[in-house]
Parts: sequence; C-alpha cells; structure tokens
Amino acid sequence: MASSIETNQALCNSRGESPGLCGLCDVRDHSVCVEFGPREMAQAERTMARRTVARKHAIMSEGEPNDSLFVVTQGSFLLSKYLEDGRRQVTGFIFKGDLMGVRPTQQSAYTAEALEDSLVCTFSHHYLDEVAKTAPGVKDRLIARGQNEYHRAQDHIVLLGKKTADERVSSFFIQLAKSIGQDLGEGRLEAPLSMARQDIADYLGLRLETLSRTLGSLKSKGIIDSISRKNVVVKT
Amino acid sequence: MASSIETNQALCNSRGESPGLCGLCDVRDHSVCVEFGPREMAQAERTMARRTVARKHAIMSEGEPNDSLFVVTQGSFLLSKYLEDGRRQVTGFIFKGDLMGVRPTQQSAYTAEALEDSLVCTFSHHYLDEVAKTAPGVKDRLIARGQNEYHRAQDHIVLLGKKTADERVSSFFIQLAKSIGQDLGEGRLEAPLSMARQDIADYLGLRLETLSRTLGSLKSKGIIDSISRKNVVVKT
DNA sequence: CGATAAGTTGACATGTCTCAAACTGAGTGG
DNA sequence: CCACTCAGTTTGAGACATGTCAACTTATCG
Repeated sequence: MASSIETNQALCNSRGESPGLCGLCDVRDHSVCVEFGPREMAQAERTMARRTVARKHAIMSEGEPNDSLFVVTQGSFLLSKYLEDGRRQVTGFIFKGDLMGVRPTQQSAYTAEALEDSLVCTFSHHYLDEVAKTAPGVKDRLIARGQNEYHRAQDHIVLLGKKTADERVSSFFIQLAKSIGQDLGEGRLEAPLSMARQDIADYLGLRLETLSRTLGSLKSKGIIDSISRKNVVVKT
Repeated sequence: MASSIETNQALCNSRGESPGLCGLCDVRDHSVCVEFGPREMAQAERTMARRTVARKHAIMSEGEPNDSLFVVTQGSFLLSKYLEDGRRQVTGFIFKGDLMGVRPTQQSAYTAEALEDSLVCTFSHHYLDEVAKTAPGVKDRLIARGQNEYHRAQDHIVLLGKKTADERVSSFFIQLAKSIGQDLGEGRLEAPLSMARQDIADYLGLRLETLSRTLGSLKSKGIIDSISRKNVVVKT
C-alpha cells in the first residue's frame, strides 16, 4: 500500500511562488516539483499535462511502454500484476500525492488503473531529464521515491509471507487509516474506501470470503469499529 | 530474489582503461562505476573500500543507519525483515554484481547478512554525490537499480500472494538457475546453493517441512533433476 | 420498486502447518 | 579408518486455517 503524503515529498513546488496552477497545487510540496526553480515552474506549467483518468481505466498497463511520470493530485489507483492463467495479485494502492512511473520503461511491470475518477499531472521523463540538468535534486527525489516504493513492497512481502489472515486484514486497515484517514478522536480513525472487497482480498492474498469473515471477527474484537462499502473506522 | 549480472549494470567501469584493481574487476561493467570517467576511477580506487564480510555477519541491520552503497564482487547475501515476535521473512537474495544500499538512510528497512564469506566494494553516498556532479549517469543508474529491486519485489509479492507451494518452489529454483546457474546442456541448469533450506522456506513463505516435501514432489515430476545441500540441477 | 452487482454466511474440502521422530552427511577425535 | 557428534534435512500422522462452492442478504441505481 502507498503511504500518501506525510513523510515524503513528490515533485512540484514553486520556490519563486508563481501563482499559476502549480502554485495552487495541494500536493506540490510533497512532489518532485518542489525541486523546480521559478523558471522550471513556468516551463512545467506549459509542458506538463494534467489528465483525468476515469474509474476503471488504466493509465499504465503491464507489458506496455511508459515514458511518463505521473503525480496523483486527485483520486486513487490500484496496481496489479497477472499470472498467465488470469490470477490477479494487487501489488499496491496509490493515493493523492503518490507517484507512478518513476522510471521510463519499454515494459511496465504492472498495470495501474483508477479506482475512481482521478486526476494526474504527467511529466515526460525526457522533460525531467532536461530539468534535472539545472535542478539536480529532482533525481535524488526520484531515487528516494523509488526506495519508498521498494520498502512498502518489502512490508507487503512480510505481510504475505508471515502474517495470518487476521493480521493481514488488521495491518491493512490500520495502515490505510494512518495514511489517508482522519482522526475522529478517542483513538478512532476514519478512512474512505475507494477499492472493492475483491481488490483488498487480492492485495492481501486472501479469498473474498475469508476477508469478509475476518472483517466480522475484527469487528467483534473491536479493532474495526465499523465498515461499509465506502468507509471504515478503525480503533488504535 | 536478485537477478545477478546479465541484464543490469552496477556501478564500476573505466572508460579510460586504467589498469588498477577496478580495471580488473569482473562486475565492473555491470555496476555504477561504468559511469565513472578516468578521473573518477582513479579517485575511486583511493576512496572506495574493499571489504570482506564473513559468513553470517551483517553488513546492514534493520533499523540501523547506513550511508554506503555496496557492490557485491564475491559471495552472496540474504535480506530479511523480522516481526516483533521474531518471525522472519527473507525478502531477497543478493549475488555477485548486485547492489545493496541504493540510498543512504537513518533506518535500514532490512538486514543484509552474508551467506558465505563475501567481498564487497563500498562507496559512501557522500562520495557518490560528488561523482554525480561530473558523471550524472550515476544517478540514473541508481534509479534504474532501485526500480529493478522494486520489480523483483513485486514478482515476490505475486509469488507469495497467488502461487501454490509447488509453484513457489519451482519458480524459485528456475529463476535462481536462470540468474546464477550454468548450462549443462539438454535444458539442464546447475546452480550452487549458498542458502539453507530454512532460508529458502522463509523466502517462499512456507514451512521447512513443506519445502522439503515439495522438493520431493518436484523431483518425481522431473522439474528438479537433483538437489543436495550445496547444489541444484533443474530441467527447463 | 425491480434489477443487478456487491458483500455475507454456511457447510464442507483440502493444502499447509505442527509436532515428533528418523535420517544424512560433514567434521572430529580416537 | 572407524565410531561419534551435531546441525541440517527428510518423513510421518494428525490438526487447523483458509479455500471452495452455493445460497442468501444488502446496497445501489435506474
């Protein structure tokens, strides 16, 4: 799962406070663009494409080439990989402030599809390479983001390799709530759920039915306060 | 698991063919150093430390700071993470030509310990940042390596989340043989095993006993030709 | 308010785990 | 060159967590 905004920075920021679209962007401070100087900012506003992605539509597909970096400014995405026989593994969820496509590639390693109507800023890597010549911090930020992806993947590996169904489900919801939830007080956190049960099950390496049963068990244990299709409240 | 040398490049290479130690290094063309010019090479040979790591000794520890990049020139390493109660998940194996520590960090995400007496070149990230000023390709190489790690981790996630014990074990040995094995002809590949059964089981998210039984089953199916403590021959 | 997709619950099957015992092979010393 | 040892590995029998398949319930949306 992706750890949204808090700790990391994404790509956009105007050091010279230009009042353009980027100047108003609410993920700017957490993105690659933080590294852009006023000149790059102005150029970015012309060069960069803002793109809407409709629910269920892919912005990257496993095996297809991709030469852009995407910064999610609204909405959320699901990352997945398929085995030849159609079994699907969800490898991550992406939220506002997260990046996709840290490196250009002939064959994307995974598919990224929108879980809801979403909005992304796209930067071609060709353009980023240019920017990097005068703003070297951009590359460091990409390295850092890439490492974050890797570390999240390692946590996911531990979850799948060593945790029980109960542990997987509670780890997932607690992490989700901590990363995108809001505090309701009394140690309760509420988070919106843009993904379906099947998506969560495919992320956790469980069957839909097992997830559903486990959810019931966690509710009775008080770890999960309430859960509906679109919302969850967890206690910590 | 790490995909050794073939496809990727690591860090070292003398474009100006200096006949120093680096000039003789057999992983040079696959490493970061490929990007170094003659000047950087000469400097590297003075600055960089070659270090031996004894079997079972850690070169990085989960939670401990690390500010160096390691290039494995001999031997192999095991990467692992632990849950609070001591359960261990092996997140990867590292072989000759692979990198560890792509980014400096206050808290390493995992532990890396030598599976056999090994040899690494260590570059401080402080030094690499200097080099990057005149050899910008170094950063790109680190981004690329970081992404490779991430993609391998995603494959690992699919293995743990969706594959059966049989599939996990055969995937593991086939990938191992393809990456570090040598061709015996007739579609047979032989690879040395520097890790114990327990290490492999912890990598595959299986119990030792399940791995052992599965190995027997794969032998009778002909997917594994033979396997001992130190060697495996797989048929493809 | 009916139609359809999404989620839950039930009963049973099975793959993997658990615990215990037996085996194997490399090193050591008599 | 033969016990002896000890860690590593394999085998056995039974338990249990999760998977499977089917029926049922609940949300969502025209």
